[in-house]
Amino acid sequence: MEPDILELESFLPYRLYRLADTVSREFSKIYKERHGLTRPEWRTLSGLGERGTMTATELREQSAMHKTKVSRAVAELERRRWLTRTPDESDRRVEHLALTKAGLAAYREMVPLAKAFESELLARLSAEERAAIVRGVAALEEALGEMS
Amino acid sequence: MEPDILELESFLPYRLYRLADTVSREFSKIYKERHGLTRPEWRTLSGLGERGTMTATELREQSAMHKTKVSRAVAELERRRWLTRTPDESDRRVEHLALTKAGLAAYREMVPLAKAFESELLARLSAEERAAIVRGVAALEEALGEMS
DNA sequence: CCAAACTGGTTGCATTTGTAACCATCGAAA
DNA sequence: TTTCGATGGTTACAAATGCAACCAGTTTGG
Repeated sequence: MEPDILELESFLPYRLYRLADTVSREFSKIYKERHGLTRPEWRTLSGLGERGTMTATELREQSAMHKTKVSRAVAELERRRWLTRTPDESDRRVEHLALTKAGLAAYREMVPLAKAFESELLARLSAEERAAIVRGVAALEEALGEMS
Repeated sequence: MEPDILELESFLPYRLYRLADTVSREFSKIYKERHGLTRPEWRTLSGLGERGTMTATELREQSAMHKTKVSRAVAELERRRWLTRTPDESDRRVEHLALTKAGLAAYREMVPLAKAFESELLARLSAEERAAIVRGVAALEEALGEMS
């Protein structure tokens, strides 16, 4: 355990990123092949699919994506006619986003695939391991919230 | 728990990526501000710093980075004169990479900062939570290895 | 009422990334 | 040997991303 060496294999930011990137990349094949969506587009679709209607700012906060990613994802989904914008009554800077029939259909088609992917992954873990990852992730998220 | 809705807040690929991205982005400020390194460059630096000498393929396997990322990171570190390439004796396609004095100095300077960052984060977790995240990540990595 | 500071969202431009095609070398099989 | 498929690594080009500057609308304080 030399003090001036960093053991990458036990360095959490490294392990965490490599894992998340691999998982996300694997999962992205599903929506990429299926509909040619990028990750920001998929996130926007699934955010709206779940919550019904959101503003771009809400999407950004929920997903931790940069505002330009959201802006571009929304623009692309709109171009496909998968979502519509409705101006807010009281604040004309704000737009309420919602999926169209077509967007909702795409979302509904993706949901079972997403669930199946997660299930397949989690099926390889023991109940304790599943509990561990969930707990660990939640704890780290909270820790990050406290930082800075 | 509607069957045709995906709850993003409990969807592991989503949670995991958001977390890892936030952590990584926070940590990247350190090497970006300090030396203007990109993530692939930092990973290459720290891989070589830890192991002494590696080939591009070994770097790629260890970090799960795309080979072009490795190639470009190596080229940039070479341009800075932070690493040198030595052709393999028996296979002339292969190059053994190693840090120069200057590269090693930069690495040594970064190590304590990396450790401090991780410590600060982990300090906000309980011992059980720390154990949980480590165990969960390891289990998922293994599960991924089995998949596909 | 007005200016200044702020917020929601978009855009231009530079950097980073992914993909595929590529070059050189190697190993195996004919 | 010669040939052909794999492998280590690079590069050209396209797509995705980040940053900063921006526009429009809103709030706040004087």
